[in-house]
Amino acid sequence: MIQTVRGVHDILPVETPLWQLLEARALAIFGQYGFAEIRTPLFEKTELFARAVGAATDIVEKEMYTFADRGGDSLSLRPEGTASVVRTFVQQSMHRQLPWKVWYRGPMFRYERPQKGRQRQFHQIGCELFGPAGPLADAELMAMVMRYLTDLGLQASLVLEINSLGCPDCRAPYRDLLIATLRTLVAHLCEDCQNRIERNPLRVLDCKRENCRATLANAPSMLDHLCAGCANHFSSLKTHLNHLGIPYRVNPFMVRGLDYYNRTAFEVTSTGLGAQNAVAAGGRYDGLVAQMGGTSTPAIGFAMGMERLVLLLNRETTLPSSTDVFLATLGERGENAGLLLAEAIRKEGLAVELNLSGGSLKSQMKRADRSKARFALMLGDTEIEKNVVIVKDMTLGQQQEIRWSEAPVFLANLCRVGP
RNA sequence: GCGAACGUAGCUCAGUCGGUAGAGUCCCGGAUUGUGAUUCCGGUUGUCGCGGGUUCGAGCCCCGUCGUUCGCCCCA
Repeated sequence: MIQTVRGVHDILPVETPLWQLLEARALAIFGQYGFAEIRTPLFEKTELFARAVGAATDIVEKEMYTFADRGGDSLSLRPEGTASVVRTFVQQSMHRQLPWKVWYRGPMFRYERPQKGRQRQFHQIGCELFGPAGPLADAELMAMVMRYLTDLGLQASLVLEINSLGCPDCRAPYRDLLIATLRTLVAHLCEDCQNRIERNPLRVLDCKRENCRATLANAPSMLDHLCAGCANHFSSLKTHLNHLGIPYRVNPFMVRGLDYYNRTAFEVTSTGLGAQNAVAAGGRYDGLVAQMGGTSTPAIGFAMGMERLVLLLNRETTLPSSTDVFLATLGERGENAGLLLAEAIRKEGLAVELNLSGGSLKSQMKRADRSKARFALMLGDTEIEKNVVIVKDMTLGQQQEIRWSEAPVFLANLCRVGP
């Protein structure tokens, strides 16, 4: 038996309605904020991700699906969505039509060890906003994320965390200060953190080990070393969030893994997802467009993990039946008439499941029951002689004969009124 | 890349001290005519993940391998 490859899963028909719901809500809500959908290729030149995401990141160093095509170019399946959108922005000279607001959905690929909420092919919904440099954009974007998640009924288990990563001007001196501090504490840090001190000192702040956290309790915070511009930006953002009534928590230890972020970083986490607890994450990347060869344009964006949303939603969400009417037939005449009657009812907008597999009336009624249809129709020789069909209300258990010609409208009216 | 647990029917799982594999569920059929869910009766279902080893004999013990899950790392 050939199976799916490790970390890659089918999304089966019982799950797809939930996925469709997530995407439909994104379309509706992001649309309210002026975002339009963009669809970029699933693979790009490897160099794009190396430059945009950062050549020294784990994603680029060891997690990309990279291959040479027949012409010899090095290509990679996209590990995240922002790089491609920025490429499009530069390629299409979108800096002439600011602001540019887009959202995307689709599969991403990373070669990681699978665990709960983490697959090798996973799906993200993300938004990118190009142009505005001020904290107003940051606040509106977060309002949009929270509106989306609240609309799905998830707000109870979620926390919005924000931080400022500073800008190149203030981050470099802070980084030096942090390294100096860490060197004095090196004996109290775990092995991983000791290695991080020179490579990625900010990451040390994000260590989850108790010992490291305690050791770092008094380490210098980026927030205390922001330049005036960054400090104002961050404090305005908090003011906006307060005005909006959006609860948040400042987390000075939150660090972004991707190189391109500056200033605002944010994350929405959930209890109830185990170790992979980030549901949405994003931040500002004012320097990336210029770095990728475009006209310098500030930007901010975020991405959400759909598998993780599905995990959270699955617990409480129950989906309505997709079938209004099940049509049971007996005999060849019944089948032939049923084929036509089903079409006539569908023309009234109802979902009809026509029995296609024969069987006794009893077994067909079982199928009707399983389909969760509100009405079961029965059509055999007796009914055909009289030009009627039996309509049975499956919840009440009552049935009546209805003329063929009147059945579609009759059923449509009942279903429109609701159960 | 590292660590741990687990792989038995479509699904959820039991299987004692090593002695030829079980339950529930699902599915199918029946309980007098052409009527679903409850009830009752009957029925099907397995390379015990795979490959080796130990043994008279392995679902059970040992080694390897693949897969899943959880954690580390990292991230959505």
